[in-house]
Amino acid sequence: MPGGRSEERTYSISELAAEFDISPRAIRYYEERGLLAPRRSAGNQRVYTRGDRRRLKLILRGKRLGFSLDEIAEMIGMPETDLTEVEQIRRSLAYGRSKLEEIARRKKELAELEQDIRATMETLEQTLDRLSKEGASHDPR
Amino acid sequence: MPGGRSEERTYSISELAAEFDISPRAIRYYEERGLLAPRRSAGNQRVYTRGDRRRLKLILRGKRLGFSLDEIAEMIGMPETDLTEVEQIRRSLAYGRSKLEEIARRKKELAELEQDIRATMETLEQTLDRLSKEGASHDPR
DNA sequence: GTCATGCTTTACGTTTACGTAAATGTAAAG
DNA sequence: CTTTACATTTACGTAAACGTAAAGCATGAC
Repeated sequence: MPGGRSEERTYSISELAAEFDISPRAIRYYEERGLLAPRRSAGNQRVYTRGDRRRLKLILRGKRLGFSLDEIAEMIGMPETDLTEVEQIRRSLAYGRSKLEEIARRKKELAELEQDIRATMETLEQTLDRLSKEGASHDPR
Repeated sequence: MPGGRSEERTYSISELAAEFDISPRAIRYYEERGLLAPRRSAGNQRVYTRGDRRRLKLILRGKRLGFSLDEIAEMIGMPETDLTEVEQIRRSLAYGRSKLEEIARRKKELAELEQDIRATMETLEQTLDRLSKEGASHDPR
């Protein structure tokens, strides 16, 4: 009977900080930059919903992939952007397409980097073999 | 004619800067950080060999992938590391293996990000469809 | 010579992404 | 009520990766 919304699970700032192994300061900073917009409790404390948590996850993934916070902001959209406006949606779609292209580029670069590393490792192993044969004794492996 | 060596092609700092679309300052900075060690000309100007150019390429690729210069330094090795020392080689191999693992992780994250973006785009497209069909008269929500 | 380029070093400035300290507020526990 | 454990805002500090300005060589063109 009371007001009727399903009780969504929420999180405190330190909870999220601990879970993702970052500082509360970092989380506040993401809010300062417009990437998060948690609600507030009666005592003015930040209350994070599961949606906020998902956004944070996306932010951190973007960071690990080397995107700047500005880029991430564009990627996941500012929380206050009015999603009912058609032009906004078109813009977002265009942006999504360009991001997919960038992802394709990165995939390629990752593959190349992997090849470089493998090649380097191979010559290193050959050098190692040569050294151990030339040397006094023979090591295992 | 001073005989003998095959004339290797060399590059000036501004040549490389233009080719890779970075500033000469950035290239000097990489040298400052120990990532490059070009020879000098009679007039004290930096002379880059094809090998130096390859290193620079690796540095920039690492940057695009979000690695810090310190990480890149470890990945490609400082230019003065003595490559004939067996222990060094073992260490490098171990590092290479760990980097391959990290690359695998990144591949996975890229794939997840791609999925997220595709999913988001799909819902956006659906919203767009719905809006254009409904016109402006029906119940939003 | 001297002028314009292009290089050099030195050194301070700037942006990003937080860290950290200070002063204060609040919620639960004893 | 006091303590304890978090939370808040404000504000200055910092490391990384350069940008940028200043001042001085080197070299080929005129």
